[in-house]
Amino acid sequence: MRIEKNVKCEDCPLKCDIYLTSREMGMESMLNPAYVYYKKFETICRQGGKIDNSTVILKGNAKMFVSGHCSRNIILNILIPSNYIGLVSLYGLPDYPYSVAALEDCHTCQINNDAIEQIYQKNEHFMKLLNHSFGHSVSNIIDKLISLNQKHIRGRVAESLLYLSKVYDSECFKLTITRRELGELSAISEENTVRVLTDFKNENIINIDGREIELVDIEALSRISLNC
Amino acid sequence: MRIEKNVKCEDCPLKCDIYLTSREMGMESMLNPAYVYYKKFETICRQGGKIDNSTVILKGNAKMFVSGHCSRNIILNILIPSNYIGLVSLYGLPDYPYSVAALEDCHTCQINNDAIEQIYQKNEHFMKLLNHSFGHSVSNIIDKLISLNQKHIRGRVAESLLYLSKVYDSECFKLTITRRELGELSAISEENTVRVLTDFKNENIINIDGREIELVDIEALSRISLNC
DNA sequence: CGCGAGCTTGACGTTGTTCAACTAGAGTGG
DNA sequence: CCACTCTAGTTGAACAACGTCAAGCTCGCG
Repeated sequence: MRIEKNVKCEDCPLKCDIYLTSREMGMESMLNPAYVYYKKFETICRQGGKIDNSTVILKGNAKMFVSGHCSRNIILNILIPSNYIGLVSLYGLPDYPYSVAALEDCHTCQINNDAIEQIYQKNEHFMKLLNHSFGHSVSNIIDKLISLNQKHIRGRVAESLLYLSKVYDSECFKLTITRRELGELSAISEENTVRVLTDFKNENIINIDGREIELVDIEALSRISLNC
Repeated sequence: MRIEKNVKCEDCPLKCDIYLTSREMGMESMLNPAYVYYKKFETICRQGGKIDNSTVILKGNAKMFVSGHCSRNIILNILIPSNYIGLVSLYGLPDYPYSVAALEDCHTCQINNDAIEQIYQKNEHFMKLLNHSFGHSVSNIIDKLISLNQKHIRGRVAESLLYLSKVYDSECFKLTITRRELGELSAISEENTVRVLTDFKNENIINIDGREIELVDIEALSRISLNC
């Protein structure tokens, strides 16, 4: 981790909603942004830790996950540039309910939460923006709850692959996660993840070459994902 | 279901936060409340249905649940008087992400969502109240996600019993749900629910007499609930 | 060349679901 | 009042799904 203070948003390659909105309102000076660089595998925030600012991902992938008592993880989301971490504090959670770790070298920007809260309360549009993104993620977690309890491993892996193709925005992508982590995304064991992947390959539903994955038959994947 | 319009909040036995806040702001006239009575087993709202107002429970218990593709349900919460249904629309979800059904005869009040949204946007205190309650429920769902994936059935049933004793506000309570529903609360089968309950009884951790349950050894239950 | 991390495969055991049968109590109609 | 039925609860046995363990493989790197 490397911190760089005295950063100016004007120089930032990603114009995040927080900056754009605050500029519109003439409150840019309050943001007090810090540019923070994480190396691969580094922890960006830890479940249970105090939230004292919000983080925007500028470059690189990260995983958002929760860990139970047996130190087995469930990955909730893969975070990509422009995603936020730590906004839950606006919704009354003083501590992170999840952990985030860098899957690649990550460039992030940390913004003072007080400023965000002020903008949130004063700007109806911004408030709706954040509320909707929060509501959306709740709906995602509920979906995960259902599929975790009711789908078989084939369905769960199919779902994860479809999710990843959305995240990477292509049906042909290079995984930034290991097999174990793909398992954690589907909440199954690493071994079964591999087994299902090779089955899918043999059934000509996907193509795999190491970390390179191509979704050949998306129809079939959707069907398998829905078949509980 | 029986609807009664032209209801006055002053006559309502439960003074909900929505009424209290709107009165404070002189906006009571906007609420346009309707008193709705549901018989036991009736559906109060259906997963996927459009949200067009918010409902406050005045009297009676209800279950909030999600149903997967195989028509197997997971109960997220037991709702009691003063709990809200449908506030998620404030957070950008146009449709209910869950269903709610009456466990007993239920008295409810339905309030116009536009009014709530206006109060929400204009009243910082009210906004925080709702945000915190929403954030809290998210945190609950994440906990459920973890225990569903990582805990054994004994742990899950123990957790549900502890949860119920909080809901009913006593370690000795009469269930408003069936064994099957207790299973749905723990996301396990009815049969295994019964088996675990009788085990707990034989181990002198709880007492059961039909729907009457007494938590005898709460320490033990907590321990079992944490042992994954 | 050897080492280690990530990946793969097979064998086995455990957990929890499902099916089936049985019991008890409540409600119903002759 | 008694049979009948229906629902809720209970128990046992068989089965399927998944996790775990163990072993081997591959590839990149020192």
